Amino acid sequence: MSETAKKKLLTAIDWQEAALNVIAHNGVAGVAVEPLARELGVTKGSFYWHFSNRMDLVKQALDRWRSKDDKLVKEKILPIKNPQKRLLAWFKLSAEPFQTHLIYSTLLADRSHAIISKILKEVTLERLAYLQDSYKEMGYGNKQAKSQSLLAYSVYVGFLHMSKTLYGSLPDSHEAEEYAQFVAKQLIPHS
Amino acid sequence: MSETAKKKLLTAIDWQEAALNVIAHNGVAGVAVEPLARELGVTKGSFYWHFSNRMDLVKQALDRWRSKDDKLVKEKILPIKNPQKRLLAWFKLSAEPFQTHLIYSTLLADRSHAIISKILKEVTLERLAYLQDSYKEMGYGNKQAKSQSLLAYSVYVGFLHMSKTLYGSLPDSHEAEEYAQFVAKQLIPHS
DNA sequence: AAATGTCAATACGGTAGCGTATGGATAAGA
DNA sequence: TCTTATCCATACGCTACCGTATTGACATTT
Repeated sequence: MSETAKKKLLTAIDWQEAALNVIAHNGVAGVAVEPLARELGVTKGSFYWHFSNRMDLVKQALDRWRSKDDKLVKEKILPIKNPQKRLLAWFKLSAEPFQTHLIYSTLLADRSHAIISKILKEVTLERLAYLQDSYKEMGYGNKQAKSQSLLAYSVYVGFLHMSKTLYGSLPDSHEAEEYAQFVAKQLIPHS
Repeated sequence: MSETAKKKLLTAIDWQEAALNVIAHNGVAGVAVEPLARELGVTKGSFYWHFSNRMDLVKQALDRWRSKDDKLVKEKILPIKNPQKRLLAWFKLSAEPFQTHLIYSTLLADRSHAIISKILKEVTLERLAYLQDSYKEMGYGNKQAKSQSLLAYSVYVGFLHMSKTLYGSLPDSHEAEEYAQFVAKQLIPHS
């Protein structure tokens, strides 16, 4: 039980990461400063040194989530030249049990604050944009690519919720792979 | 501002309906007895006469939601003999701006209580079942029909969240109709 | 060594909501 | 008319959390 002498001081990032974990599993409403402080082994005194108030932390945490998510896509998806392969890679990544997906699916129904809605909408539009680009590279017209990417993205969102609803958690990598293949067959025209 | 002499006493159903409205727009966490009482023009005294506690109301409200939803499907969808037409009707109904959809999509991310998860899972499995039946009637094998219905249902769930995220509300009937047609073209093989 | 800056503990006041206890009002039975 | 059942108001104690104010411990700088 002993904490083996954690002398280390906390940074804003430590708080943000802790908040993201709570958001992923309990939603934004679950982010409460006193419980969070307890969890981190400090008191509110620390919190209000790093942040001006609760919503300030939430905002910073979501900004952090967003940039980490952007980075993931930028490294794993966008470099793929072939649009079919790129979309397939995206579907596979979408089905992986990553924290970022948990957070996203939580935010989707937690529209309690304008800041949350704003970030959520922006992230969603960004994602739709690069999906649409892939479809356009495959020869789709503008409008068609838009509808198609919206459909693909809806499948992603639906998948997130369905797995949590039916199994209580995101499926493991193997199932994810299989499902991605199945979905891809329907939503990616094979050149 | 006067309430024009509302002598009418409240029933449990009045509370349940009020709770469902809150759930649809603010989630289960938004169901608070004192604010709800204020809204209904009474005090907590009334509430604790009708219900034993807050979760009791939530449970009863969700039971009510479920049976109303069942009734809707039983009347509007299941009587349709042709499986293709039945699926199309389901997609159209799914895109209509009904309260039941709002509630469902809210519940999907509000898994704070075991009771909620349980109801949600049961409703989801029921819905998947009659989708699967339709696909089977169209000649799909068991496993194929299962995957296909899961995909269709994911699109439904994704659609709910996307419309709230991008437009802030569910689209109107006309847009719904168009979207249903588009989706159906991809997800219902035309005999 | 003294001063300053950094991070956290403590103590406080305030709000919102839950649940209980008890009494009041009204209408229906006996 | 007297009683009882139904439905609601009022008042209370309790908990969880927010945010502020103040002080303290420690490290770094001067």
